[in-house]
Amino acid sequence: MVSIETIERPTLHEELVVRLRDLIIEDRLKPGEKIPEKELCEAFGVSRTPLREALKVLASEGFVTLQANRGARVTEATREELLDAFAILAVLEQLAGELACGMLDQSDMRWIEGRHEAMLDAYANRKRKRYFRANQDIHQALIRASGNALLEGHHKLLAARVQRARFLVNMSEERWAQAVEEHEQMMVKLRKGDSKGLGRIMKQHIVNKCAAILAAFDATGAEKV
Amino acid sequence: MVSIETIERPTLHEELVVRLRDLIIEDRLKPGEKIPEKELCEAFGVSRTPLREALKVLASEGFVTLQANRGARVTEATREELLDAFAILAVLEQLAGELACGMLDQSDMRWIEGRHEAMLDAYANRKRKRYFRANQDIHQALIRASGNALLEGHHKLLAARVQRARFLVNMSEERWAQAVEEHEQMMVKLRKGDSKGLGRIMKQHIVNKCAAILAAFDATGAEKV
DNA sequence: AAACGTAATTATGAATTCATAATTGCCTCA
DNA sequence: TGAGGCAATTATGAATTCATAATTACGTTT
Repeated sequence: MVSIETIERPTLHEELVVRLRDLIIEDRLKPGEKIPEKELCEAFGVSRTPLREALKVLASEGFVTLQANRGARVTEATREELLDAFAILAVLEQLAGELACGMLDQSDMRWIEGRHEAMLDAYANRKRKRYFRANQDIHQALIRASGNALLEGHHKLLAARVQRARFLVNMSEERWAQAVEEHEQMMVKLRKGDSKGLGRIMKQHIVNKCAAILAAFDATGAEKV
Repeated sequence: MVSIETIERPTLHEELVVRLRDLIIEDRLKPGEKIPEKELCEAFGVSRTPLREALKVLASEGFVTLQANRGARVTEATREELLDAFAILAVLEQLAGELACGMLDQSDMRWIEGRHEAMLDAYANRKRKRYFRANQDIHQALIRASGNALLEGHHKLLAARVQRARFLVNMSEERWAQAVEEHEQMMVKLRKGDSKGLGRIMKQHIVNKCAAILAAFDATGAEKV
């Protein structure tokens, strides 16, 4: 018997969950903004039932906030919550790094090296978008390589919550250089198979990223994110 | 203006989420078991709409698994997933320990000391239930004291997922003694304000707990949890 | 008798309807 | 003129209905 993956047939509410989540992450639905069921139903061309199911899920994920009889709003992330999320992300990435180190085969390593090269190239040519994409690929690959599906899930949720903030601020030149250097260090540890070392750097990488983002926000003086 | 907490008026679906989750955690709904909407609706005396909303939320939390047009089943936790959950819990508790250490005031400390005493007393008198309760109080207090609401949320979810397994196996005499000793160590670090030390022990505490539970399961030879 | 195909039944996804809480707007009265 | 209260409107929570996918039961055929 060959191994076959189950046939995927997303239901409306599943589709709506990802569509709405993306709208929030991409900041097209703003924090604090009311989410009018009626309008969204018309926009998506669905009835209220699947939309409401999706909102319940998003609420449990923390992206929207429900008030009984008063509808849903996009959750307003405070500076505090952003900090909290990063603190957790730091230890999750550390754990992922430690676990991933031993799990990568040659082909995985080649792929990551390739993405790392692409990242360096994007940095050299000041291609922020391409840099961002390659960067994300690498982190995602390492998280996945941990072999811990729950870790992947929780990381994904938290990463999505801080994603909006990262959208809103542009990396400073200094931070960009620092981030690239950290990635170089990661590759060194990865090649050596130094799991603890990789974990340490990945954690520090997140801590620094957090600091950079918060500094950028402090510069704007905004309380909400 | 006095600080007032918002008026809580849980909706049906919220109530159903906790009720159903409890049924699963307490192993009254068995892993793999079909969840017939109709029956549950009658049992709870509600219509299908709020029940289905609750199922969507539970699915996003991982407690049930949905298949389009084929309904919901209680998620079957594999040994693998249990291990994964514990790995994450370990680093979350470590983080919580590190953060909590500096956050506790005298009144908090007195309360924890009290619960610790109660735990020791329950141990001395072989009162498993009371021991379990006091134990849980302490961990919960430390998690909450971390001041990281997201950490509390993610921890709660993961803890709930392994709770069922902990229900099913009884601590061995050796493990019980070891756990008590670990808690003593925790208190020592806590009193000293040694945040790193507390984190280390809390992490190890979870790692050991995981090992004990897995050993117990291996003894039964069960693959599913 | 077993396997396949088809009809009947059941259960689920989604739309619609209904009841009620919340909000808005208007009116009264100080 | 403004504050308070009441009615009208709107929006939401929940029940019901409808359409269809999945399952079951049965009959046919080899």
